[in-house]
Amino acid sequence: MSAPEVIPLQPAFYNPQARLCAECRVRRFALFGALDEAALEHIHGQIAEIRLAPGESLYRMQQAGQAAYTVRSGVVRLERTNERGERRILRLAGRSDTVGMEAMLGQSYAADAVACTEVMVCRLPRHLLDELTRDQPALLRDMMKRWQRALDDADEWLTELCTGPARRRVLRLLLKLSEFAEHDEEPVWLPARQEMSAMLDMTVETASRLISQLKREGVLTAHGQRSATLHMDALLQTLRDENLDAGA
Amino acid sequence: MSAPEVIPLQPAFYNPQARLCAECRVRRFALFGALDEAALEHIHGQIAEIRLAPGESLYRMQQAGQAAYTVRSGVVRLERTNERGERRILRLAGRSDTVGMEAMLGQSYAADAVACTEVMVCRLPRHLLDELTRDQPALLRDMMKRWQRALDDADEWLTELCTGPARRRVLRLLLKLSEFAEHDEEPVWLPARQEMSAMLDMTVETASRLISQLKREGVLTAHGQRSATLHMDALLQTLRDENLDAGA
DNA sequence: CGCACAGTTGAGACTCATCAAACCACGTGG
DNA sequence: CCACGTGGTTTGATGAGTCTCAACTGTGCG
Repeated sequence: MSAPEVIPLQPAFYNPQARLCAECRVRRFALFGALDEAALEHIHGQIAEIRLAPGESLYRMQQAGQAAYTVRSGVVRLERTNERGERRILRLAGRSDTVGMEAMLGQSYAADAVACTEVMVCRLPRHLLDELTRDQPALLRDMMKRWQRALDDADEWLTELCTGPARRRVLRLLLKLSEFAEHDEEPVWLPARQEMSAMLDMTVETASRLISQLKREGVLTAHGQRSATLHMDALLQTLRDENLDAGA
Repeated sequence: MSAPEVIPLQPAFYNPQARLCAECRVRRFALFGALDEAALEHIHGQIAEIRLAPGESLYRMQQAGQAAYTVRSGVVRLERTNERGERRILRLAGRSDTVGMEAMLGQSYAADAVACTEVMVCRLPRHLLDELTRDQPALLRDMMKRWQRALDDADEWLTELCTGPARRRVLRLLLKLSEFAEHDEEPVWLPARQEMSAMLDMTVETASRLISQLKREGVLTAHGQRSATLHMDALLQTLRDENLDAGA
């Protein structure tokens, strides 16, 4: 539950980090795609890699943010606690998503960021943006694309997971979870029922009932508590049926 | 319902436009806050002011966008139509909000933008961003702040209007509508029941019932079909009661 | 005046929340 | 190793909230 805002960088990491940044570029993970070798050399020293266990928080709402974070692996949830103490999960961030960009603008964080699974992130310090503004204006376009991506994700979250009956919302959540799988046909992270309820605005009981029902229907198979295999053909077919039902 | 993507600028508007941009700056409407007089002179010629009647659309989803738009007055809704033909309103934009920024990045629009009331917008052409990148990198920070604002709005919309029972969602919508009023204590724009249902994910009947009920309770008074006076003290008190009920 | 369409209201069906109890997974200590 | 406690999950019974279908009313416009 600690917030490792500043992590002492192991000397041994300096070299691997340069390699990681280069890999990011190769894989079009985007932010530094336009950087040349020299600029990359200059920047990679400022970027730290951080590991979080499930439940650990990356930052908290209203903290004066010092960095944004790009997710390298795992799933991070962005959530808010309203005046009545209820949590609401705003959206999830997976590999190559960036969270906490508001820190780059000198603003405090707009939500809590908490690891759902084991997570690796790269820390992008606030002053990086200032340097980029000065030296590499072209990079700012990549930054802006990240903001736009976050906005697209938010809009999609709202239209997919905040609309329609509970069963359809659960099905769409499963579909979204499949996007976070490392490889196709691999087990996906299965959120706790309480997390589901905070994502889909329903009670834990309803989430539990629907997941159990979908297990019986053969849409998913659980392996342990926090992992499941999705049977994508069944899932997609069920989702289609669901959409037709309401249309008829 | 037309999309006035390119509007022939009346010669008589060139001078007033310069004045308008200057006013924007004075009122901290932000985007060009950092511009000096000369840069302002250079830019204002590229900015056109557009007027829309209620129901007219500013742009449509998937169009190859050529411009972003800053709302000068009135209310614009961002909405999507899903695969089943149902509309979902993502959020509202009012004075000083900017919509369609994805066009600045060469992307197509991510949603439809439709005027809810009579609307005045300023058109910011796509090439403006390129010029700013080249000549005034400091301005890009203002652009990024606009993206962040849109993201904050999206997050707030989700937590306020997509959570809890129907009555609370309607109350919070009324509260949000009060933010779009030109002056305090002025009549606000009252959405059609169908618009409310698309904003709050409920049926028109439920929206109608709740609005009628709130009229009887003295929370609002309608003037004609599309306008109402909100009695803020009653509204805020009702909202407080609502929050306590569920907590007890 | 009368048509078309938005808004309102009612009755019944269905979904989902609430409350309660049982079940299960996991870690702790005997 | 098992007993046990804790907290998450599942399931059931019941009621509140919301949707559906339908009728009626109000508003604006030709």
